[in-house]
Amino acid sequence: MPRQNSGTRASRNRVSLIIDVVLLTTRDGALSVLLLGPASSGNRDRWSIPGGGVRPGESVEDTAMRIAREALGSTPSHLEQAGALGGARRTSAEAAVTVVYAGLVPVDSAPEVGKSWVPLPEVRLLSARQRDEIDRAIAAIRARVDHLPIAFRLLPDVFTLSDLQAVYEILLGRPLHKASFRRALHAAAIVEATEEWRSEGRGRPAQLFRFAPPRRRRQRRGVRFDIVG
Amino acid sequence: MPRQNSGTRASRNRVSLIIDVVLLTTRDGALSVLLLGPASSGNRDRWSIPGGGVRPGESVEDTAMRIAREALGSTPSHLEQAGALGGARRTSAEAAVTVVYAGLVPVDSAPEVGKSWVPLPEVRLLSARQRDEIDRAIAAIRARVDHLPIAFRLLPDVFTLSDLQAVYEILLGRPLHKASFRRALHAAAIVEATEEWRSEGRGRPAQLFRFAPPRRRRQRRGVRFDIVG
DNA sequence: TCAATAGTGTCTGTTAGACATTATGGA
DNA sequence: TCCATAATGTCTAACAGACACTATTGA
Repeated sequence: MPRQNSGTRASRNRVSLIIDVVLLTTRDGALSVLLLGPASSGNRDRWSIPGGGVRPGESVEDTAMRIAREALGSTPSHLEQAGALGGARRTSAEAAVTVVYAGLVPVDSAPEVGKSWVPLPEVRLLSARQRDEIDRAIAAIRARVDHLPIAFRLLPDVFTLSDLQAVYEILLGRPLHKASFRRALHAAAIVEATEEWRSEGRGRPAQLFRFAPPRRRRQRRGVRFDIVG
Repeated sequence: MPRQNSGTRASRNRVSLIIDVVLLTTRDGALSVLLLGPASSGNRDRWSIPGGGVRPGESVEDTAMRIAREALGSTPSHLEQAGALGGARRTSAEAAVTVVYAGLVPVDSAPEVGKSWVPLPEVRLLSARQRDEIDRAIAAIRARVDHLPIAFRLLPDVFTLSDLQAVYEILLGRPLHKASFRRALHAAAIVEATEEWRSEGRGRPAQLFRFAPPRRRRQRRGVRFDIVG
């Protein structure tokens, strides 16, 4: 793909590139990020987002998947690219670019030693760059909640409708109306009931459901003018 | 940002990076892409997407904006990142990564010599990689139609409501109902009428409107379950 | 006068949100 | 028995889509 449009070969061909993977799960009613402790990462004393370089013969996608698996000890239930950050603002002659991926993991996964699920409010302790990466990852995930079975990737195989609604509320960042939520679910026919019920704490037991790939996608109606400015 | 998590420094630090900018406009009822002719690009004999490398001290965003301006001779009305492509699938020891940006330009802009607005159906003539980049750019734009004033960036300062509807129809890829469209526009209060009218061809003259930043963002209603599977 | 386009009013079916009510278990 | 949660039915307001109609120009 030889291109000579602008910049010299020297100025464009060699940059440092890191792939960072923001792994997310839901814990205690909030999104949490998997961070590596000072021992696991090569970092001096801070917790950091799992990341690394592209190995020879590896695509960017491959790299992200490898990093996710190394950090989790298992395969994430969802992985997608969230964008590229940076370039050289500093005086260095070499650009530093990070490609950010967002990954999802079902709730029950316990973190290994030297790793920890950190609730979102606490990420204020991270560097501005790391917070930018997390923001990008969450924005990428939220942008797809309507069209991909994102919420189901954060739940075990069977779940209650209240569980599902809680995940949607976390992802959308706003409360949902219970009756409306269930009606829309029923209309879309994307879950199927099992014969099992689960009793947790006080109230009436909840029926367990399973994700069922939809028969036909509903024709999208209307136009939304949520224009921000 | 020293990280040593995985991969050797040699394998991760040096890759070739190109920033490609997919510039889009609406022409004849379809999206068109700005391509550089063989003379403008360093390419042998094919038309290509404007692109280049990051210069020292430049951020990725800066680079994209510079490339867009060089290709257009003016500033695009909108520019956003669409994602990173590639990595090394080939046997080469060095990864080749392209960061794709999507840019928008109002309709009236005429292309300079050696450049040309190519309607989307004709991009089949391009390489698979280039088509991937264009697909990514369009997907990024379409994903934001509801929330950013994307359509207005493809129109001049004043426009008729039929013009606006045509742009939305191109961006959404489906016909819209005229009365519904106008009702929704009125409810969202994102356009303001001018005192001017424009007569084109046969029918009744159309009133001209101007984009008016919305007072308050409407609370988004409901949940959509457009889940694909 | 006709054809073509702009703009509006009304009706209807769908849906989101509010509210209320029943169901069913644990404390 | 009381309380908490699940699940469901009903009402209403908002809204999308269909249709019809008026308005206004050029051919």
